[in-house]
Amino acid sequence: MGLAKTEMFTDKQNEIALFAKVFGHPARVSILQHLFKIDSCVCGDLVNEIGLAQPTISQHLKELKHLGLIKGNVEGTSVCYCINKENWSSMKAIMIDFLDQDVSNKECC
Amino acid sequence: MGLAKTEMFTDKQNEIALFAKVFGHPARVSILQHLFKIDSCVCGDLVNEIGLAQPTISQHLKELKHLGLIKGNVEGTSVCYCINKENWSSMKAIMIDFLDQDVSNKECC
DNA sequence: TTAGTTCATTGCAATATTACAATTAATAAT
DNA sequence: ATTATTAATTGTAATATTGCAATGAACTAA
Repeated sequence: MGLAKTEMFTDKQNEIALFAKVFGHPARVSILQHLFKIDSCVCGDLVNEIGLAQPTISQHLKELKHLGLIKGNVEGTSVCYCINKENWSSMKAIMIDFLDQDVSNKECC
Repeated sequence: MGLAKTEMFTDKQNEIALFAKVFGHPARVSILQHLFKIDSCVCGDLVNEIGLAQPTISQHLKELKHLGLIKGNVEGTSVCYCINKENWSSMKAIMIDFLDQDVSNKECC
């Protein structure tokens, strides 16, 4: 089917899955790391930086933007991308809350 | 193509993406949360708990096990699942390292 | 042995994702 | 106006993912 049955899960579970899914491709991981690394914004050199074709990068950027993790502003002919820090922080809180569950219980197996 | 070009990314980037991908489905998020919630191990009641068909749950468990995040031991006719705490901790460190990047730089847009 | 229980595997259909060539849209430079 | 530059969009092919019915494998109980 290829279609996740989201209606049987909580909003929180679906939200975690949505964030995780966007990190589930190394190109998007790489894009985000690059946006964090550079001090200023990146203006379209992500294509050279990463090595995928321009439409492919554009598509990945679109997904990141759709989830609110990055912003993109037109700057002449190029577009300036950067991390949306506010949204990144709230995403981080949600993901860390999920990852940081108590591991102190006994293992059974 | 549906095939990620992993060879152009670092091992770390691919590793982050692999972990993230497994969290990219609410059923797997739900399974993991359930395994954390109960004190003892779960012995196969995940199908009732979650509401997907048995083969579907089995498939999700297989993916979690393949990545090393859970263990599954046969116990008579049933199978006992629990979090692999050692692996969970190292995965957590990798993911938090990715999520916790410095957000103090100026936004550009 | 036979029947029941539990879970993995197989096979398949439906949908999603990834990648890119070709094109378009928008602006900038001459 | 024409040309160049940059990035989004469209269309398409290849592969991946999700879900489940049917089946199989392994153990238990009678």
